[in-house]
Amino acid sequence: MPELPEVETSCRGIEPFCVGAKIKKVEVRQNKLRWPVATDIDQQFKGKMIESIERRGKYMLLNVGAKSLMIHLGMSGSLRVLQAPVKPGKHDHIDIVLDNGKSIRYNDPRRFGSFIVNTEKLAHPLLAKLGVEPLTSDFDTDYLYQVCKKRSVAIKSLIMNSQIVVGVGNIYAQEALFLAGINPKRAANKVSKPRIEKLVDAIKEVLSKAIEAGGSSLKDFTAADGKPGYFQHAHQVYGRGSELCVNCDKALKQVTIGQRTTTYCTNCQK
DNA sequence: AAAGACACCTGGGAGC
DNA sequence: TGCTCCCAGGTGTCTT
Repeated sequence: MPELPEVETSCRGIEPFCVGAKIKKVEVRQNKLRWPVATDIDQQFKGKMIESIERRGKYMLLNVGAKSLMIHLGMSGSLRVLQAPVKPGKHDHIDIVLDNGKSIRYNDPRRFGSFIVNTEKLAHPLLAKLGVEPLTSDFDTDYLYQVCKKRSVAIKSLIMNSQIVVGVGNIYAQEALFLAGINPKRAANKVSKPRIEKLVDAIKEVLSKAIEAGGSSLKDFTAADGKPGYFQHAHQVYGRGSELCVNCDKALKQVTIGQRTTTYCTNCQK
């Protein structure tokens, strides 16, 4: 499940192979993604050089002149680098064929991802409303505390709100709250400033550690078989609903917050 | 304005 | 074995 670390890892994984290369064609086998892929996407990008790759939230931007190819991996999407043509498998929906003989292949079983022709770069409507990047200095205690003061939603929902801070999905939200010792159901405006500081630190720590670990799997982007080996995090709470807390040995509790399964420790998280 | 519900889609596991 | 049911996940959009 791609969250910010996986998207960042994907950017770094494909970058050495495609920046500076020209796009020979964009081959679309399945255009029904989150939004239909533009029918003229090939014409729009054919013959253009990929100048750079950047990430904004969980969106990847392959910059090509005045526009960019904006990719979102949704919940099940992945990119890999093909060193030479390989017969597409079941959910290999799109290939970006490059003039250096390599291809970037997009696979997405659940088709919640997107391939969008973006002519506005960072001003694109899907990007314009996004909140701060969690790994920059813009995301600090004062920023988050000011936002939380005005909100009564569960703190977990708040940190997963991409209009406030991008890139924190269901997995890392749970891990960060566990690390910070905060009950995910607690109203945002009932979390003290010192504890917000802990949470900011925890989010940065959880995300950067995952990116660091993801770096070690970059070689997988060109593995002959399979997809990028996304960081298999040793999760402390996520997906451990029926297990015991790694800190205190008490049973973890599983609840639903904002229609998302959430696991936490009632003893360690207040 | 904020919060909550819902939609999109498929594979995998549970239960019958 | 094979069917049905339910769930996971991100996020834009609609409803309250």
